[in-house]
Amino acid sequence: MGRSPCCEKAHTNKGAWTKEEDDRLVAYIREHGEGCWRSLPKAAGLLRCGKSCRLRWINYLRPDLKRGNFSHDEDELIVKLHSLLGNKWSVIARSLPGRTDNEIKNHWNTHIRRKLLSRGIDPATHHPIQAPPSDFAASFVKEEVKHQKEGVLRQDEETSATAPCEHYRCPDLNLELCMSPPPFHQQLPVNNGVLDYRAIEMK
DNA sequence: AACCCTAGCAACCGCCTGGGA
DNA sequence: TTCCCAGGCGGTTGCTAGGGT
Repeated sequence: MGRSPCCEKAHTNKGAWTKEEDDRLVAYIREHGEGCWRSLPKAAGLLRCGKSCRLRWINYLRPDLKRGNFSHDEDELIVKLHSLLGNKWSVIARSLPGRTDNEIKNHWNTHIRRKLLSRGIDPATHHPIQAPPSDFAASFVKEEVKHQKEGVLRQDEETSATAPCEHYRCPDLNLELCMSPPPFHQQLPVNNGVLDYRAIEMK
């Protein structure tokens, strides 16, 4: 027997919120404040799960939210904090006023993660990728070809595209399997075996 | 013009944690 | 000490818009 659901699912709406639902939720919270999410839907006349209300408010309706693109500084800060904290999105979000954990998580997964991969950095460990599996290598090459097609390679990437990171070597495990380092787009600044993000330009 | 693919984002799900009884 | 409940969190899914073929 599993955990009982947080609310009576049979009588709750799911999916995208309507304007009317948003208005109801905002009006209720303005009048009564946040808290007691479980009882809020009923009190506000919403056919929604309390969790759903909380999420909608926190991620979308809160008046102090900063919508729009992430700035260069925000990107940098996210990468730095992620290297220290890992996937602690809520903790990272506290350092970015107006941004939510969900927003940061999405931004990481769709933008930053890919950006790091294209630079030959493992987004999970923040270390240079030493021996990418073949499928990764294939996707990397694909990405590279795409960039070249689009002609979007930045000058700094172009000038350093062929320069591998000299601080890292393939582990001495099996020469048969050992692959050459990935074609880093830029010289990776490393300090005590950890990437120095202050020296990496995020765009 | 129609179809397919991909990226981006909102929302959901299930687990974890802390506090109160 | 144990159990229950509500809130919080991270991972994942599903929808939609836009671009490419």
